[in-house]
Amino acid sequence: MAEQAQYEELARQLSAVGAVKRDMGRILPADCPAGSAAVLTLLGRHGDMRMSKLAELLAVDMSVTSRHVAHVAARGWIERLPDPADKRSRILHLTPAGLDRLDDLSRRTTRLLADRLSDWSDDEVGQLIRLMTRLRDSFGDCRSHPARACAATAAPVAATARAAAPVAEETTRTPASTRK
Amino acid sequence: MAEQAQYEELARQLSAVGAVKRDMGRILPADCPAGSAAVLTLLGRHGDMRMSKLAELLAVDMSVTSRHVAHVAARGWIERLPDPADKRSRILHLTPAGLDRLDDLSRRTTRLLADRLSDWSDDEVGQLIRLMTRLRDSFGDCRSHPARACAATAAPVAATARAAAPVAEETTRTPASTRK
DNA sequence: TATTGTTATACTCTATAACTATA
DNA sequence: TATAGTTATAGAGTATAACAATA
Repeated sequence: MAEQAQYEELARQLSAVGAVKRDMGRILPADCPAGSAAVLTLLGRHGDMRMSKLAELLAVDMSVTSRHVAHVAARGWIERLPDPADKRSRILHLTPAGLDRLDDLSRRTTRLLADRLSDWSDDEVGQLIRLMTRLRDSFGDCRSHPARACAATAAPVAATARAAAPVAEETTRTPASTRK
Repeated sequence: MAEQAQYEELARQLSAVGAVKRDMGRILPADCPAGSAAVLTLLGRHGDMRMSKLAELLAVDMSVTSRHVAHVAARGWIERLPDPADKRSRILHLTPAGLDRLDDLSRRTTRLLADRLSDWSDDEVGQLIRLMTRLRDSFGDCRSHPARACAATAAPVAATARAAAPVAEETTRTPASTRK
């Protein structure tokens, strides 16, 4: 149990962290705003999924998800395949072009963070990740522990590639095309 | 120096923390959106200041600050006094009504956080605050150390009232009503 | 009747640029 | 000429509600 002054300060920090997010947004390609980048990142990290699942991971309304998805699909970065099990549903799948885009995004953010956080220790970054993940959990955010696999410690996407390998609905999906 | 996987995970957490911010935004009064709340909070914490200073603390363009300020001024929560030293400038000052509003906001956020973070220790909250503050610092955010006084440990607004008392351009401020 | 997505509409936040009034 | 603020305009993100297709 923390005290009121701390809660107020935390609220302030949450409000102010927007500046950092905007700073990161500035390094994105013109045709790939933050919303699109988030879609690609999550698909790369968790593998194919339906709209509803993605909306859950993004933590936004499905109508919003639909827009972001339409944007990336229009650019050929993902495909919306029919779901054999439910004709109302669509399976989102990262295309090779999307994978390339994702690698590019990954390089950009890594470069920026490596620069800004050059004097942070590996442990400090890990701490921040852990606490932010917990914060989202505390806010009843089921998106922070997707397949209960990348809660913070598990390998997020490993490196600059193999993204596509799905955390899997626990199994499915052939990790065949492990690489691009 | 952290590794790439960590940077990618941090980027994801930053992107996802928006859900928490939106959750907090939902408890705000209809006529006091997040932008307005931030203006009141900063004025309460740092005392009277000019537009440019507030823009710096908010970490947004002055044009944006101008809009937020116009909104709160229109509701009588702050006054825009003339600056005797520079006729182009305006001194922003919290009114009694603004102070009331601020207290209300403070109670709302505290209540929400106390609920969501009920199982967090005082130390953990402090850690998160400290790391987020440092993160902003690392992003060349001069707003995280305003009067170099509330970097995280210093009392933010003390309690539910006396908000207006400026952190003082280094001294002022009567720690009289230290608690509520 | 309930659910999956999509689309229309509206609101907040932000940035850029042009403009006014001082310095 | 430079600076403090304001306003107009545009773009991104999000939510609610209405609607279509399918369960």
